[in-house]
Amino acid sequence: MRKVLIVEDEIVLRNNMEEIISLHGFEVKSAENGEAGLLLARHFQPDLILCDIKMPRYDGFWLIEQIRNEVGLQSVPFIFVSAKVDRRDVREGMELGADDYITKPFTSNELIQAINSRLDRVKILRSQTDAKESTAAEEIDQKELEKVQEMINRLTPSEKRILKRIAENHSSLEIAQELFISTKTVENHRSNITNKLGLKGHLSLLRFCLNNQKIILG
Amino acid sequence: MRKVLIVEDEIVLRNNMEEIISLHGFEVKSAENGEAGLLLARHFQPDLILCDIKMPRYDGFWLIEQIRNEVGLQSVPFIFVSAKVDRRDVREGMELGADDYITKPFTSNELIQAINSRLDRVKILRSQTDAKESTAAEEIDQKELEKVQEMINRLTPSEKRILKRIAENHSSLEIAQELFISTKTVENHRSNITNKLGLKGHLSLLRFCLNNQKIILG
DNA sequence: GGAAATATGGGTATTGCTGCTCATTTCAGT
DNA sequence: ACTGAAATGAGCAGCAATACCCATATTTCC
Repeated sequence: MRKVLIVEDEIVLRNNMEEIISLHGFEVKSAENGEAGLLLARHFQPDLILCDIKMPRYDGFWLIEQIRNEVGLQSVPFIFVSAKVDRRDVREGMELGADDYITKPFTSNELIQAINSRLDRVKILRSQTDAKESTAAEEIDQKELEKVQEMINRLTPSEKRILKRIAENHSSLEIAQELFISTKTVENHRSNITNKLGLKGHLSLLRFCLNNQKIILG
Repeated sequence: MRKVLIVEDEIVLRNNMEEIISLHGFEVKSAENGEAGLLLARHFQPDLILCDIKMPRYDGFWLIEQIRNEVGLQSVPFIFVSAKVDRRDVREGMELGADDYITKPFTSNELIQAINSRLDRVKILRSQTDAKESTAAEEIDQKELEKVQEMINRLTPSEKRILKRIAENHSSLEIAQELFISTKTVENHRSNITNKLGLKGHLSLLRFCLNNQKIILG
C-alpha cells in the first residue's frame, strides 16, 4: 500500500485530508509542522509528501530543503498544498524541487488526482533504465508489436487511460474509482476499445491486455 | 550540452524564448504546433520540453499525451508555458504528467530557473533508481518467482495440465475439448487450483495465469 | 454556427469464471 | 481389503466482462 505523509498545521484540514486519502487506499500519517514532518518522514519512509507552506516552527520551504538534501528522501514526490496563491510562492516552491503545487481550497478529486499523477510520473522516471532490454526474445513478432502499437495509438485519450489500467490488472470498478467516473462509463469505453482493436467475445479485451502488458504500459 | 525543445505558436514569444534559453547555454529547437513538435521531439531527442497549450493543429494537451505514451520520450521533463491561468487548466496539465506549469507573462529568470530545477529534479530521480530500487525490485521478483514455482509444484498432474492451458489463453470449453473431458470437470479443477494458490475473487485465476505466463509455461 | 468526435451515463441480456456442495470411480499405498 | 487421494461429473448461485441498445453534454474541427 502506498504511503502518504501530510504536513499541515490546521487540524481540520489535516483530518479532512487524512480521511479523503485513506479512503482512496493509501496509508496516511501526518505531522503538524516542518520539524515533526522531517522526523516522521525519516522513519515512515513515505511514497509521497503533501505539505503546507505556512506553518509554525519551520515552514514548508524549510522542510523541502531538508528532504531534498537527505539521501534517503530526496527522490520522494513532494506536493505543496497551500493557501498562498501568489505567483512568487508557486515559483519558489517549484524551484526548491517540489513536484506539484495545489492551491487551497481544492476538491478531493484534485487532491487524489494530483497524488496519483505524481506517483505515476515518478514510476515512469524510475523505470527508465529498463528501456534497453528488448533484444532476442521480443523480436519474434516485431510486425505484430508495431501493429498493436499503432492500433493503440488510434484510441482516444480516455480509452488509452483505461486500457493502461486494464493492463495493470485493475477491474472496471477500480478504474471507475480511480478516475472518478461511473463503472458504466468504464464499461462503455471497454466495449469501444474492444471494437477498435478488432476483438470479439467474452474476456477478449482482458486477455489482450494481459498478453500485451509490456506494449501497453511502455 | 542540454537540448531544449520549444513548442509555441506565437512567433515573437518563440524567438524570445529561444534567445533567452540559448544564451544560458542550451541547444534549442522549436516547433509551432503540437504535431510538428512531436515529429521534432522524436529525432531531436530533447532533454526538456517547453510547450504552450493553445495552438492550432493539436494543442499542448494533445502533445503531452503523445509524449507520455511514447517509450523513447515519456521520461523527458515537460513544462507548460501558457497564458491560461485558469485553475482547471493548470490541474489538467499536471494530471497529464507535466512537471511544471508557468503562466504568461514570465520573466527570463523564472523560465531559466524552471528549466534548471526540472533538470535537477529528473537527475536526482534517475540516479536514485540505479542505486537501490532496481536491485531491491529484482530480489522481490526472485522471491515471488520461487514462491509461485513452489506452489505450482504442489498441484496434481491434472491440475498442472489445466493450468498450463489457462496460461496459454484457452477457455474452459477449449480445454475440455482438448482433454476430452467435460467443461464442468475443467471448472472444478480451476476452483481447486484457485484455492490451492490462495487466490480469491472473480477472474483471479485467469489474471494469475496471464501474469505468470512465463513461470507456468517454463 | 453546425457537424463530428468524445466523454459521460443508463438499461438489458448473455457468456464465462468462480464458489460452494455433492456423488461416483479409479488407483496407489502401508 | 481398507483408506485416502485424485479424477471425473453435476447443480446452483453470484459476479465481472462483453454486446447490444439508448441519451446527453462538452469539445473540437471546419
